[in-house]
Amino acid sequence: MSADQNVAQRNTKQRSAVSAVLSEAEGFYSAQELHARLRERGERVGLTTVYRTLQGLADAGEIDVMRPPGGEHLYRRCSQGHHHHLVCRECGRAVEVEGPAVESWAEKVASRHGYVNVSHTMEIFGTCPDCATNPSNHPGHRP
Amino acid sequence: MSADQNVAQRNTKQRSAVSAVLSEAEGFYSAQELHARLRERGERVGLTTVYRTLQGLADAGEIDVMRPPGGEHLYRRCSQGHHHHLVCRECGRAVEVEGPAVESWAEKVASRHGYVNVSHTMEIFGTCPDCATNPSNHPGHRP
DNA sequence: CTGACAATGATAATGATTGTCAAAAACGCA
DNA sequence: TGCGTTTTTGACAATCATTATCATTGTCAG
Ligand SMILES: [Zn+2]
Ligand SMILES: [Zn+2]
Ligand SMILES: [Zn+2]
Ligand SMILES: [Zn+2]
Repeated sequence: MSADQNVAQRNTKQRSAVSAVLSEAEGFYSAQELHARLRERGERVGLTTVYRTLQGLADAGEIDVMRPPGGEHLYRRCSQGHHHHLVCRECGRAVEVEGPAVESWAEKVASRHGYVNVSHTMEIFGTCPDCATNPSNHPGHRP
Repeated sequence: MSADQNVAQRNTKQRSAVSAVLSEAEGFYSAQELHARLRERGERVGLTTVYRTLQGLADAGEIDVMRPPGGEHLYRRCSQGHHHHLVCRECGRAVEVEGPAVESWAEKVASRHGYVNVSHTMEIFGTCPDCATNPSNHPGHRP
């Protein structure tokens, strides 16, 4: 039995602020972007705390983390359960997608080769309709 | 027309050495691991050059790059063409796999949401038969 | 053989993330 | 409401993979 329930979890305005700014975001954002957004809004939260809070939320499975090639980690509040993402590489807007066929395919491929304890990662990238229409003109989003 | 063919490409022993050590590897290895292996072998190649060569090979599509969570980039010589990997998270041994169903599924999902210029990433992780049998005892591989 | 220019590599710089630790904030309890 | 304990915060330093510098060396076409 894991002794996770008896450790105190305290409510702080910093954690609420990070959680709130995450809930409003429609796409994936980096710790630094979220920190900047908090400062603009007048919330006073240290960058270290932003990193810590995001890591905690990620460990708790409340947010998803993505590591785009050559960039910082990006975070987003998602629905629970296993899913993947269709992400706009211009503005970061993301759609959650499910693919039962993919899941079973991965399992089958792995077991065919004798691999056990299988997991997988999958992300789809593209240009969203908005960014395809008016390129590189999305305030508040990643250029 | 791309002006890539008129830039001189010179043959050096360093590049040959990196290319050779990559050809012998059965799994994914980091730049630092490859550099260490070269030194053991007596080849004198600077770490900077290892990085540069790997990047060049990756740009040329001759090797694949993988970015495991929280670790360094891993490189491996693979077959040409689009494929994915079934990787042992103990020893790094990798099997190339193809999944036409996955490819078409990704395309379909993306176009359904109006996304264009679509690409994707996918990796399957697991424990290979060898590592499942005798755990954490693979000389020459990642522990 | 030679000269122009690509390649090398020791070193410094970068930049995101994590570690540190004194000070501040929460909260159970009196 | 006040207190003491324990967690949390955050400015700052440390880490560490990767990249940029740039003087020196190696290639190779002519
Ligand atoms: Zn977009
Ligand atoms: Zn999946
Ligand atoms: Zn293995
Ligand atoms: Zn694919």
